[in-house]
Amino acid sequence: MAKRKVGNALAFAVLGSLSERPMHPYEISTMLKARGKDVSIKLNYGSLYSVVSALDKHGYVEAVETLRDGNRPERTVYAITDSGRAEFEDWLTELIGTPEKDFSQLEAGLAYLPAFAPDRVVELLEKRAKVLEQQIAELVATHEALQVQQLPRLFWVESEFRLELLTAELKFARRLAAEIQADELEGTAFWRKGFEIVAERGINPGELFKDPLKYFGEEFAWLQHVPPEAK
Amino acid sequence: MAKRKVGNALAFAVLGSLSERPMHPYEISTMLKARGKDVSIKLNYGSLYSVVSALDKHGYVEAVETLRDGNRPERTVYAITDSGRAEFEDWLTELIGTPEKDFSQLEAGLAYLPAFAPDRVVELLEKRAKVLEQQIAELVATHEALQVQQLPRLFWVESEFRLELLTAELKFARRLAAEIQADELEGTAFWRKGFEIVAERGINPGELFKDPLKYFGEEFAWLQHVPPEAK
DNA sequence: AGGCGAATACTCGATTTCGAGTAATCGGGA
DNA sequence: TCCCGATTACTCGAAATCGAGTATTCGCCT
Repeated sequence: MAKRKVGNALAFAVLGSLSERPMHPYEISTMLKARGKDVSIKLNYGSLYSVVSALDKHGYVEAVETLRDGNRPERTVYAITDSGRAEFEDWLTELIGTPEKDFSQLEAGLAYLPAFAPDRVVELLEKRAKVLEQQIAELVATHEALQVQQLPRLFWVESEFRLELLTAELKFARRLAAEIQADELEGTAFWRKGFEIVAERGINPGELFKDPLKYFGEEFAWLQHVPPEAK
Repeated sequence: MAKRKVGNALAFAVLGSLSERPMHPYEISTMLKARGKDVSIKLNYGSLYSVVSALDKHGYVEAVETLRDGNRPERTVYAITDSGRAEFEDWLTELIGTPEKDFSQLEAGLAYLPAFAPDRVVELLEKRAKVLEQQIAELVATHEALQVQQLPRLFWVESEFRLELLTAELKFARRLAAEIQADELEGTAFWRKGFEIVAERGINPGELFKDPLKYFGEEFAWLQHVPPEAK
């Protein structure tokens, strides 16, 4: 997949908006907000204008007129070109048909879980779970309101997907917290012990790994087999 | 939550690595790769060096020595400072305890689903599902290999989380494809009809919304109630 | 009538991000 | 031994990103 000339997701939304009808950038931003697309695609004024001019430079859109109302700033209206339409279709094909790795904040945090004591982690996970629960409730309420308004689900599938992700995250946070608390997550006993030793002896956590036998004894035999580059 | 001075997730990983022991940037990058953390946190050389120097500028890390081996480039070894340790803990607390919205590629694509004909979307979703299935199988295999190596699950929870997300995405893609195919997703009948009309009459899709009654008749009464700013 | 907060429409430049490029050394095979 | 590809370690400048700031006008309330 050759890299896109203009890669920002907002550029995709701009092409999508302009494929309906010509608009000026600010109008695009209002429409995205009115339709709630700004929840799915990060909208930022700075990026919006630079992205539009990048699309212009590459011939995906073109300025069709510049209006002036009294002393107000000019509004430059852009229209999508044929090559812009092609780019949009290619991009949408890719977005739907080809999974691309997204980096999530939680994943980054989980990668350093052992840096905190188990009980601290359990607390934090439970806090997260509570907030998630609330966010999920709000999303569900929004969906019900849309149902009442008779707007067909087709127009908010992206929000249903968000809901699935949030639900999966909640389930994971809950399960992980429970497993740590019950010492069911393999390695937790060792983790707990390590933090106790550090607290008792007042040593630096790094010390533990320099002479594991001394601190942990034979109980955690697997430590010997762990390749040195894996923590 | 006041904005972080250095916000890149890679900076978080740098602080996490240096809280184990002093290292030079390239060594950090190798360790992150060896431990597979680069799958959870995007690693890029350009960013690595600029992020380290930003951390240095703000006093979170400091250069402790500069080694030179023959003619090879200098290696500047950095150590974490007390304020860096505090920043790392605060950051980890936030990453685990507070859900932050991540933007996913698929969500952006779903927001423009009606731009393609229903059958095209079903095809793409099924293609995605196949790729996802494969990725999931690979992840599961990796986890089994880690089990065999006796590395406790504690050290790869982030990968288990990834697996949950991928699984949720697969389930969603499959269900959505099925619902569209069976006309169970509300709005699909209208969507299908719209694409047929466009194909038959050779008109621009935007036309449909200018005079819906003319094209769709009374069958899709809800169209009248939809606020004009919502597509 | 006129005051003021919200909405309109965009600009600007300081950071950040990126990844290809460079240049040296190591190590294993012919 | 000497060649070559992999590894080590980092640099550089172009491009993207951001969000606070500006200036005007609308419209509602008193």
